[in-house]
Amino acid sequence: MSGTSPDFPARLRAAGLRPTRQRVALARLLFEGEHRHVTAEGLHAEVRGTRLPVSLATVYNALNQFRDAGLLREVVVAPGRSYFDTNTGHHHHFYVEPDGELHDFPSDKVTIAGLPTPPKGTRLSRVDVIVRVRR
Amino acid sequence: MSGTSPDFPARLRAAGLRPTRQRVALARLLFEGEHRHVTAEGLHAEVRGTRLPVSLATVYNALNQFRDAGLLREVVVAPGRSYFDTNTGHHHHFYVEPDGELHDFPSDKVTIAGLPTPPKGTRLSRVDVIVRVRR
DNA sequence: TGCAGTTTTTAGAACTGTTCTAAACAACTT
DNA sequence: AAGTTGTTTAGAACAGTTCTAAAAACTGCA
Repeated sequence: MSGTSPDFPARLRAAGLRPTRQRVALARLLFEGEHRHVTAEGLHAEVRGTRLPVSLATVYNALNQFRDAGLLREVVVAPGRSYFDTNTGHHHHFYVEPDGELHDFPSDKVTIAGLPTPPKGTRLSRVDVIVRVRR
Repeated sequence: MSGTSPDFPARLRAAGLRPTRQRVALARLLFEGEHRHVTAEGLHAEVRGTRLPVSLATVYNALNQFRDAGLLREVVVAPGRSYFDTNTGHHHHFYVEPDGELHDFPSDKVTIAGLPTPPKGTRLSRVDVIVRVRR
């Protein structure tokens, strides 16, 4: 029911990426269950629990490639911390300020009206809404 | 017409900060003219054009203190880059993606409807809207 | 299957942006 | 002016990310 086939090698190939052991292992962690928000460090720590060792550099490479391929979306919420979101559909974020937790919320019900037109010579790429909350 | 008196020592004192030479020099650069978006590096480069030398550490300290005192607002648009905005009123941002330019736009006309309620045990702190555009 | 050609992985160095440290210095108080 | 406290400074330290060059692994083709 999670929407896409679990054939990770095929999905990677479809995205133009060679299905290497490391990339498949990371894809499995990222895309097998529910949507997730991960940092490079976090994902690296997680993949350590796997038989296959994956270096931190490879985690960074894979996250950037997955993002470029449209498999992930990068969310910048705080200086010096990049989150990668497995949910690439239209949605926005709650950010819980002290501890850095990030939660999705669907953009279905949210409407933003009255946005001015982009500056001359530019076209819209994306609108990010981050709702910051405190405990 | 810029809204506030140019007596920077007094403004700093009012914010609970000692009006040191360095802080006054930085405040002058930040608050004397139009609203601005600066990075620490950028402001440091700028203050070098002044008689008074100010170290990079002091620029960082001052920006953080000004932010904590409510004189500046920090805007996170891209990983590894913090902008400080002299406009602390309600407004949102255009971010021009390739080159990192940041522009304000007023929130007067913008309405965001249908935001879900914050997660249990949290209360709203701020809503950031970043409109990303490309050339 | 084996081989060649290309891409990927890796450990570690390098780099960027930011914060820390401890000593010198400047601002306020009296 | 002396004392107290807060601030500045250069440089080291740190965190997160990217780079480098060599080893390993994927792919296509014989």
